[in-house]
Amino acid sequence: MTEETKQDEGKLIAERRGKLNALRERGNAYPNDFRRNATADELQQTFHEHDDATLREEDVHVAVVGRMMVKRVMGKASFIKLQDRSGQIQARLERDRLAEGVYQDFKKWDVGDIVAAEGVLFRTKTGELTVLADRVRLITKSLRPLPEKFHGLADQETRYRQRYVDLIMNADSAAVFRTRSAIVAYIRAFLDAQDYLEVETPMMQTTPGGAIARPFTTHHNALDMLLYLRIAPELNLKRLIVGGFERVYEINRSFRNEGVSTQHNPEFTMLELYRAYADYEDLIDMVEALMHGMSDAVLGSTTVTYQGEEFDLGTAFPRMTVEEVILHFNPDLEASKLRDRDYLVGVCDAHGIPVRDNYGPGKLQIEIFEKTGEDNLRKPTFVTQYPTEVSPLSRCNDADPFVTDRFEFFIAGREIANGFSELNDPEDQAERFRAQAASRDAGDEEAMAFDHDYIRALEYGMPPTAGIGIGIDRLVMLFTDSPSIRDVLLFPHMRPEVFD
RNA sequence: GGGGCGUUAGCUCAGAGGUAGAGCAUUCGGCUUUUAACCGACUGGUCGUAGGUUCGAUCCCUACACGCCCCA
Repeated sequence: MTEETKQDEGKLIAERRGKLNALRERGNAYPNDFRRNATADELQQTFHEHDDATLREEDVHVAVVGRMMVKRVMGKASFIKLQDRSGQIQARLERDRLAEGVYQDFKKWDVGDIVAAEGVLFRTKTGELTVLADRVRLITKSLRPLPEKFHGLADQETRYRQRYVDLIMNADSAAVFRTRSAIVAYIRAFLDAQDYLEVETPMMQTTPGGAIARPFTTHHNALDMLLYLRIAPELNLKRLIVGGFERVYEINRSFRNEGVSTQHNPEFTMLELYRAYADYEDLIDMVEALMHGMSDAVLGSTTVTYQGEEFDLGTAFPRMTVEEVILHFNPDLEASKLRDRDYLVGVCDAHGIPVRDNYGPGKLQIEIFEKTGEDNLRKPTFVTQYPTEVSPLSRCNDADPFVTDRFEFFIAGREIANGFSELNDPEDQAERFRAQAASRDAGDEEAMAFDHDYIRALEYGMPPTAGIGIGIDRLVMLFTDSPSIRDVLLFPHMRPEVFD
């Protein structure tokens, strides 16, 4: 650190740096030899029923450590609160119980420092479990002051950019990420119990596929080649179905080079799973079971409240086809003309939806569905029978090849999952890829590229399979009542901060 | 990409065309059961950046940066 930046440093940091320098002169300022014998919450749980007399009788010696979040000095005695991963525990420091000079040192310590305390448990006259310390040590000096204790850290930008401060100050925020972890753990247990194999497939690909989206590109220096960050793991996972694993899943990041919003982050987490000898209705059943079990396990209830709306995840969810949704929210439309391109173009014009020449009736249906239906699908709903035109990897419906055996799952107007019976006819798949390539040539940057190896894999024979992708971030938003995807990402994408 | 709102002390926030305030934190003093501890004293700011208007701008105008929300 240069003299200049030292001078530029705020007074508060400079004061603490002075204290750190004094510590350095007295020995190792960053020790790593303290070991606790309990966390705050373990103590709160274990001694929940003990009154002060019982605690003193049992003479419970404890060693705790954590960030000092509260410091109340009252002359020759003080109370502090130490925060660890489990919660907080109070300690009482008395000058005359501590070794000579320690209490004077302690008075120089700051809120935010990492502090260790050893002593016996008692309960204060207001009933708070407290460590009466006979030893106390400064474990790590904090050079930067924490936000104000009462209001905490409120500034959105700082909460996202300096998530570590947010996690220190806002228990609610930390709880969101514990819930996130619980959700992912529940999914793994749920799938492992059904003999699914968890796998990892490449994030850097030479041909991006498996979804309709624009990819990020990168460059491999040694091989001097263009690579894409995957937009979905789908095609690789289905290669593994060809390989015989029969039940596979991956929970990991995909990347889409699109806008950033409360619903979209450039990198996001999906569960994708594939199951041989199953169809999309088996997956609909699985989603119901998963949502039911997950809400029970994570929330302890089958009702979830999201942004003031209450949803019951304990029952079977209604199913509607895409065309039924369109007619439901546009009752003036004529059901018999829903596949008539000219008619649909007129509907799009009426809603201000831009139409391109290469849009067929299926694409037009989806545009109308997204514009008029999606937001209104509040209660958990399965929407089925997506047009073949917009479902290049899905198996056509046997009775009505205009649509596929596909569904999406909506809650609160948001797509949570997308699943279908997989297209395993290599010749049909090649034809669909050619159609995608054509619209790509026509200027649609989101259209899929022709993946020759994927066709080759299908030519070896992929068993009839159903697959699904579930957006983990959106699921976590739902279960934690978070309005923005940034609230459920530890480090959401931000424009770079300017350091001057 | 378009629109709206925001950016003031470490944090949470007031404020007004005449060079800036509170609470908490910091610093100093007091206090051996506190709970946003309390009591007393003090300290702390190129008011996001750059231009413009004005006798004078942190306030009005313009552009830019960053953030939040809505729309595409």
